[in-house]
Amino acid sequence: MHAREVLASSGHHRGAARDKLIDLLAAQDCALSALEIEDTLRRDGSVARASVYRALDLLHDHELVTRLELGDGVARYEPADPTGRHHHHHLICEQCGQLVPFDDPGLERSIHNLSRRLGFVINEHEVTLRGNCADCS
Amino acid sequence: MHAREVLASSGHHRGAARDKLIDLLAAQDCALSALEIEDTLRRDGSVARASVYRALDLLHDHELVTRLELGDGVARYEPADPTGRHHHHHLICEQCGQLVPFDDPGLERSIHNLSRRLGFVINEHEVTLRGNCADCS
DNA sequence: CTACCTGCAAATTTTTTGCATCCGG
DNA sequence: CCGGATGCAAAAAATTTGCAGGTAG
Repeated sequence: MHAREVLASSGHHRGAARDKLIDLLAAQDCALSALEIEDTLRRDGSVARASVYRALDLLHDHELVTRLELGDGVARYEPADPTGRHHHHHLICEQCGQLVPFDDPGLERSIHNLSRRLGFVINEHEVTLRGNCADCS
Repeated sequence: MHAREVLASSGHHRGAARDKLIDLLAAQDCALSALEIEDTLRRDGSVARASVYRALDLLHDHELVTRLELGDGVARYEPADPTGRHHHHHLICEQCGQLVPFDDPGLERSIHNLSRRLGFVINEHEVTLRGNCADCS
């Protein structure tokens, strides 16, 4: 993640808590909730819950993480992809509970088309499927 | 809404709170949060918050309402459409804050296609766009 | 009568804020 | 130094649960 540079160049200092959080998210490629992040970081030196939320907020403001709400009332975060190359969406398997990322060019094309048809300017979009993953079907 | 019949035929009694809630949702065609529903119902005779959540849960279990989480940490509910005829998705306008419903056959087709391509069984899907609505563009 | 429904209040869970202090540049 | 960054504890906000009646069928 070039997150640190982006933040530095907009006048933000560095700090232990956010630093660890950035590394954790960069390693993980799937979405984590704030509380999961807190638990993981707490093990390895104390990191306050508040710092986790503040760091996620900041990263989200700078579009360095994507915020997902998948229907269980918990927000999840994953590294945003500035190149758009790893852009993806999610299927929640109702059988095994897994969160399965996928991408689909046809879907992206449709969203682009409808944006023109309906006169919307779309800055962000999120698609969530619920059903059975390939393994559970 | 045929909600009352569905619930009756699965052994549920009727009650004042849920009854009013069903009417409210049926009238409204856009999504409301639990707390908005509570406020509205409270004005016209006391309805407890717990009853609102319990009724929404029950309706959701029977697929009579759709539950949306649009990114602000609040769940919203709208009547589900068993015919599929009023199936739609949402744009949140970042300018004026409005929730704008839309539908798009191309989008639906894409989702159907990717389901086959990836081997998913899709029971439900939800698309959320963030950007500017037609008026604000 | 019995099972379901309701209101109230209290408990949980997730997220936010206030404040004193620490630290990066 | 100064403007962030952090931890802690307390506060808010959203949702859930326990319980003692009430009511539909």
